[in-house]
Amino acid sequence: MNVFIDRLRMIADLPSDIDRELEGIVSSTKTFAANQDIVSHGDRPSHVAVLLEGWICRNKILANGKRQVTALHFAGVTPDLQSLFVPAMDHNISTLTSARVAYIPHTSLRELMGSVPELAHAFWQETVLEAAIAREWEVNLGARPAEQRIAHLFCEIATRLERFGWAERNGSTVSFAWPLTQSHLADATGMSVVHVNRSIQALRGDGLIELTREKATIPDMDELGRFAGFNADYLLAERPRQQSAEGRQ
Amino acid sequence: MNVFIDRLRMIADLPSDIDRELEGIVSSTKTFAANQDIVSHGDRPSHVAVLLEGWICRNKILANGKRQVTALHFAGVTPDLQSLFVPAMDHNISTLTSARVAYIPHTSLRELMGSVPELAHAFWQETVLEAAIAREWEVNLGARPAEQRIAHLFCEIATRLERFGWAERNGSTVSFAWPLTQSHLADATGMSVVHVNRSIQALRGDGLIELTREKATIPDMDELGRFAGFNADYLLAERPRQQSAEGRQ
DNA sequence: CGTCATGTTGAGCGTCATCAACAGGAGTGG
DNA sequence: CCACTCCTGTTGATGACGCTCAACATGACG
Repeated sequence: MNVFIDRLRMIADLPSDIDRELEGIVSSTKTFAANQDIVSHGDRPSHVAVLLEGWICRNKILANGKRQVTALHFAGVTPDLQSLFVPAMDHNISTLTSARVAYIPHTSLRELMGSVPELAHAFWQETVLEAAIAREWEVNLGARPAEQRIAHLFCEIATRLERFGWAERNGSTVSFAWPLTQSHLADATGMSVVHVNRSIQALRGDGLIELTREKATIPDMDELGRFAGFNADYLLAERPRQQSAEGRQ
Repeated sequence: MNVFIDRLRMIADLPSDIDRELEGIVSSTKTFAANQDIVSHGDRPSHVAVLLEGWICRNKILANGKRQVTALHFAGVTPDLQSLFVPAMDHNISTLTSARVAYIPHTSLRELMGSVPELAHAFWQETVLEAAIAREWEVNLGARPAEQRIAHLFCEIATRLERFGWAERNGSTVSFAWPLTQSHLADATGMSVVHVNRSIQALRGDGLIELTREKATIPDMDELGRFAGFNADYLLAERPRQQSAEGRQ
């Protein structure tokens, strides 16, 4: 559960005994293979899932067979937290890699949030951040041409991974484990697999990214960011806030 | 302020004296013309804006001059509520029509939320709903062809307006005031103005929508919904929750 | 009456989707 | 160990969807 708690602590100040409380209310743990649904459209979860390990995505599937990935998530998130408020899921949450998930009963979590307002606060802020990322994805999908769209996604992933120590940096070079297929990328960027393939080759040709089946390298983050029109502003909420006097009390 | 408070009450149960409390902490009111920024990218608001009247949008502007609208909002919302957590705005909030806005100091609102947890809860849920809408917009932008994209947007707007009594319904016909230009639609759907124009003409030709400069009519919501692949699931959070025994206590 | 914003139409072209085929690696079972 | 299949990546050919540029129509407004 450490990934989870550490992540919450990056967002808000939590009382020191919250660790034990949270670990105490975990009811079970489950392992998933890649490309499986953790929660499906229409489900009415009675527990909140906590992602302990792996990459997952939110996605919707259309009548025409197309699948749109609307968000990527890494270890530490509670992807179906909204089920606390909205009984039925309006989208699928699926694994991209194999993944490990812990479950917390709604009742226990509600109770804990009631007695620890900072916890509710942290979750709310988490929701705010995710909304900000979704907005940027809208921009990506609606306003950027193919190559920049993919480049932008790489910038976002690299930045988010690095923030949690899951990417290696050497100067302006960043590299990280890469578990996604081009088909995943196609679903996330609203492009066809073929076009994703050609766009990646173009980016490779320009020396902007290096990509193998298991590793991604961005030789120069600044250059890729410039090309993609990447501005990390929208990820700022993920940084530990500088606490203003007003904000603290 | 009634639109605002009524809207919050649709989302969560609030104590009866909250009306006076909220009205008491409004510090000022301002009127905007159409197509002006209420808050701009980079701003650090000290007040939360409450939209009392008019249509507004969230949007980002890219280096290539393109503008992507990422959300539409109607009267009753607090569009820059996130400034409570994230000091700097990561996008613009702009009027689409003329609009009237009230301002509440961050300090007062924080204080009130501290003493009335239901209020914080309502705002959090509002954030959850907005995130759900953003996801559906991602799907729209990434996975639907032009005509269905526009049709879907009309379905969403009609549904949201009707929920607050701002649309007229006769059987399966819905109509409502229409203040947007085709250029606004282009920014919201990621299409060129010309293509928006032609798509609308196609929808008109199929009898799916009727559109004049000031009024929109959907002759048959079900038919348009079927054409667009519209499923109102994702707007469910906006409905008054049915309170489960568990949820209440 | 001129100006401006908005809507409309035509022509040409580019981006990207679709369809199809094939190559390589990983895993499976005989 | 080899044959087989499946998944992923790659490439080519073709055409559709949607963009750009340009011109013009219309109504609102001063």
